[in-house]
Amino acid sequence: MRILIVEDEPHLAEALGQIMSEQRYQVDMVHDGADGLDYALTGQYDAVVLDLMLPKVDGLEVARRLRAAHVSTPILMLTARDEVSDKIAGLDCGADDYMTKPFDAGELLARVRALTRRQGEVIGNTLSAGDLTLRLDARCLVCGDDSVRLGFKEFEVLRLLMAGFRSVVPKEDIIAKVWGLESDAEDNNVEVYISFLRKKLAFLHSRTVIGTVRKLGYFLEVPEP
Amino acid sequence: MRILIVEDEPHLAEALGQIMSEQRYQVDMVHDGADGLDYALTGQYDAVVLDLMLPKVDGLEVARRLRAAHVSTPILMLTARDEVSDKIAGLDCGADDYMTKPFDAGELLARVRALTRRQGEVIGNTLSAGDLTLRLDARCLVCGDDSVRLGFKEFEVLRLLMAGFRSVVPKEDIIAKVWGLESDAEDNNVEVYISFLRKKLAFLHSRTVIGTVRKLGYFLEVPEP
DNA sequence: TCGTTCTTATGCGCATCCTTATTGTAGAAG
DNA sequence: CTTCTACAATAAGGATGCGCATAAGAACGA
Repeated sequence: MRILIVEDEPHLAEALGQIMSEQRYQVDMVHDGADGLDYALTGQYDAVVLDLMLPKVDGLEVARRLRAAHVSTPILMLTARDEVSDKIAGLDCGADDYMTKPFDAGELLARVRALTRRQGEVIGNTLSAGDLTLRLDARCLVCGDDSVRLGFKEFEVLRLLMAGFRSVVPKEDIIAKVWGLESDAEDNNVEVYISFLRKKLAFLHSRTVIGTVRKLGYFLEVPEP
Repeated sequence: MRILIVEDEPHLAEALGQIMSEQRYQVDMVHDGADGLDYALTGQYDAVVLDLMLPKVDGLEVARRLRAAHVSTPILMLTARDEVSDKIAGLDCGADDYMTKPFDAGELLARVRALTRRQGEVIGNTLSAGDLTLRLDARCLVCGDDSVRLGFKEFEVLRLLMAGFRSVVPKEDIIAKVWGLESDAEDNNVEVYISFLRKKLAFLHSRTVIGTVRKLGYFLEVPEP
């Protein structure tokens, strides 16, 4: 799970980085709005923690431009001010959630989890969707009484699908988030891992299946009988 | 395995009871918070499935009072609301896991299994997990009639694994806790001690084995026959 | 000094990952 | 309806790198 932190105050930035890293998020950190925008525009992040007051380009503007560029990465806005008008402005600009400083580490993590959880539910260190439970700590997929171990890539791909349960995850997104943006991985690569996963789902007798949308991507669903 | 279900809504209560009974759990069922508390305080249960909204005493309060009375039975909280603040409150009050209604039967069972999966137990100055007993004073590992002495590092590594019985302990955690945070110890170091430990487990004819999760860490388990 | 415990080094084996090739299927054109 | 093309699914074969084991050297305490 990749997180971008945009925060100019050094102490706070460091604290944020540490909190997130401890939870095994992959953290990238930048210190002004211009850099923040550049990084976030890549769309490779699962969430952006964005300070409101920033050098060069302020947080509201960053959020606005991101949304204008159709980047839908969830944004958690941070601010020192605790004013309703700020919140409205932030949310109007495309932020998904809002926190005032000082904040509690637990609350921050809870909010980030809430943002990165689209449909599949993350509780503790498990991710559930349909009749599937993915154990994040052991990279192990559970369904009923059966369970299987997943390889690293298998795990990452399935996690994306479960996080966006029932919504289509574009193949290019999968490549970007699992193989990395700079990757020259072929589409066929994804197909291979989808194939692996389908096999394991069948093995588990799961009712959940991976559906295909041609030219687009894949999604999880539980077909009606 | 004894489970206490605290749920006021008759339909749901019945469904829960059935799901659990089918899995050969011994189920006790009560329908308000006051009874729930009384029953749970006996400490005889392996897990409590606890609704948040209850007559007389609500779920949060039940959890809080249980923990206050040093009853550590795992609690799985149920709620209709899907709000982050509820989850935080629930977990803060001592719940171990959280599920929102409606839920999948398989997921419920998976979570209950996860909760009842016993961790290593400390009694006096011994630590037990599976068929292993670690004597903390003598740095000595006992299994059945056999026993071996452990080196200091061996001992520390095994203690970590036993304390988190069945859950994956990341290699970096092992290095941090055994060699120290500032250590530049190599991963290979851990592997060597895992190797030593496996040899001693085999020597003791223990049914407990050390499993591997690639790129992550190790865990103890007792494989099915 | 000796023995135990800890660290470092090295080759091998295997799970995972990636690539290529073949077969299968959906949709468009004739 | 048939044929063609593009894409998707699966299978099979290496390539890679991680983890395992063993051994030998270093530190430590008796």
